[in-house]
Amino acid sequence: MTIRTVAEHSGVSVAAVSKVLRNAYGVSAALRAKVEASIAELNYRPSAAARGMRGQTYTIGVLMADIRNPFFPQLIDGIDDVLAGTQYVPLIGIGRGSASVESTIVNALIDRQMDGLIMIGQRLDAAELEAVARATPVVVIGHHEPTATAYDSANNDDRRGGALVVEHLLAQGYQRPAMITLGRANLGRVDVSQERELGYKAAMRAAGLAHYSRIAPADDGLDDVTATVRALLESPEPPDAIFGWADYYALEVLSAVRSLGRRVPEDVGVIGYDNSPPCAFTQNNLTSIDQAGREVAREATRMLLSRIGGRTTAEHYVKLPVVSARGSTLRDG
Amino acid sequence: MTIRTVAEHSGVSVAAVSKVLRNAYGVSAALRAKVEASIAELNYRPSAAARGMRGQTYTIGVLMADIRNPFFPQLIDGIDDVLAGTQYVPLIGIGRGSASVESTIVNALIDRQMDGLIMIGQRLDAAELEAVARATPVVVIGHHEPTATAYDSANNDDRRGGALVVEHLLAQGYQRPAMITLGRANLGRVDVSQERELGYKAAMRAAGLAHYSRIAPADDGLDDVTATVRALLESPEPPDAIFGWADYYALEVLSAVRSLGRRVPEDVGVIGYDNSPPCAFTQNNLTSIDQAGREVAREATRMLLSRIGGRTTAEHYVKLPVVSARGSTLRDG
DNA sequence: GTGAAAGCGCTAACAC
DNA sequence: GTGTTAGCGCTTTCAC
Repeated sequence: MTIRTVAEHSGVSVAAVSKVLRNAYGVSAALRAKVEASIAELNYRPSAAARGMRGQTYTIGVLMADIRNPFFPQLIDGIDDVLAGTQYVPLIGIGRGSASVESTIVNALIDRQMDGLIMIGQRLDAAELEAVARATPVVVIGHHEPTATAYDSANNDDRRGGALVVEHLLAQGYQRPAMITLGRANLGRVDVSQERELGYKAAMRAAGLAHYSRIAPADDGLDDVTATVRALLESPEPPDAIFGWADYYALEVLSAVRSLGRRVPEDVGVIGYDNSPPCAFTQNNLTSIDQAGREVAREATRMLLSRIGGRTTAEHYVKLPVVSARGSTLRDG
Repeated sequence: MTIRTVAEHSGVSVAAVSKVLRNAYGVSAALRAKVEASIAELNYRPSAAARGMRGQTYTIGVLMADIRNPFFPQLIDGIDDVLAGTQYVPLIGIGRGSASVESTIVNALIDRQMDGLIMIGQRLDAAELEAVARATPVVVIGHHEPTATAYDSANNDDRRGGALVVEHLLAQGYQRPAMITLGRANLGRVDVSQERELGYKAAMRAAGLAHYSRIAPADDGLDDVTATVRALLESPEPPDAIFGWADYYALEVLSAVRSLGRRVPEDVGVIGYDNSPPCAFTQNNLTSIDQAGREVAREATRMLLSRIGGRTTAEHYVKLPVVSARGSTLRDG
């Protein structure tokens, strides 16, 4: 069944059917009604492959850097919120912690004629990102480049969030907060973690604790995080609180701290970032920074649609994060 | 840049280039080398949209019923393991706990000319699944229909796994194990949870505990699981162990049990299913059933490729699950 | 407002 | 072994 079937069934031309499909101008209400009736009766669905050769595929490509990060599902929800009312369908490609895999996936999305790309936590180098964005509409989530003109971005203020962490910990009476951050040896620029580090450092300085600033990188994975936590806790002047740069790190920090026999929050406070669902479990009860991911992703998706619609000036949306305090940092609670 | 550009650049016909692209028969080594050199030099990539109109798109559609289930990422890893060595790219669509959303997504994948579909935890009704499978190669993961001929399946033996849970709990001295299962009021058939229920019931019967069998449905979400756990624990003859039908439920059960002031494993044992990464955290230390998801998914992907390659007889792969024991069910450890 | 027809970039049948 | 060419199902001019 093709567009021709529909045209014959409703007694109009192929061009007329195409216009109806695309909500294009220049069709009378009567013709539109006839065509729509035929489409419904025949249960016709246009071939996205064929559409892609001339026009749009009505497909949004989503590059998700990591499928295990428990924060990302709410971003997908936000994308769905906006796309549900449209003809667009989001299709997700998974990058496995490597810029080269991400590059392959982005190319695959472009080859498949995606109408636009949403990149979540991408790690492409700046030049490649620019090149991709010149070829197709792009909005990034989790990448700070406020002067970029080729693409849009939607983020929370990660630098402010990093500072919030320190301010919260100090207010709770902790005096030596350390940070465990993403080991980036084999990655490109990952500026979300870097921004949080800058916020941490700035707040430590502002509090007169610059001399104590400790930022320890750990690779993703329980073993490496545990080793890093152990090294911190067994060092001279050990930290009394640990900030995991993202929740999925902080959950591993929790595990490591407890496996070393320390109590949370009495001996060591633990705080994450993203306020993802596992934070709320009794066994985690993890304080975190809430960045309203669903809303950020909605905004990103709206921006992408408006770019697909023709906008060419860049927009950069930034959401202010807030602390979501729980037991892991509340010693007197 | 099109296939024609490459043909001119290397001084051969477009048909020859096409054959090289598809690794088809009937090209000399010399011609192949020339063409490949041009492709590399020009950095040419064929348009998947155009390919899809006549032949394959080299794209595998993956329907993932739920993006929050922590077991699914290892399935994606298994798919990647097998596809990494091929031209195929997996693209994921997310079904949000509803058969109608899944139906929309499956249609979207078909419209985009995917060469084959992998469905993870799908909830389509049997007739629709059959119809889809007749239209395109399909393999399901997490759906038991061993007599299906239109599609393949790869699973673990969920019924055996449900029995393993009971056997393990009884061996640890628990005497009244209850099960919390997926609330299916608004879903279609979800036979993974049903199979586990059947295994639970059979093992309870075999142990002479048929009279105690308790299977309580709860909707996905901390509030409903907590309410269900509370109802169980406050009932006459409360259970001394709770089996969450999948890890993401069992983690909520852990949270609920502890929020009600009960100790794990002393007062209440807790066990999950899937042996996903969060089980290993110190704060969860959750016993679970390991179903070797990555291997199951690899097998599923191999089956899909062989179906795309022309196989028409159905294959149904079943993996035997094993217990992965941890602190949440070990009272004397 | 409507329709005829060219053509998007490939694949595959067929001719050489 | 290699090349020519018809079309896949749409979108988009451009006549009418």
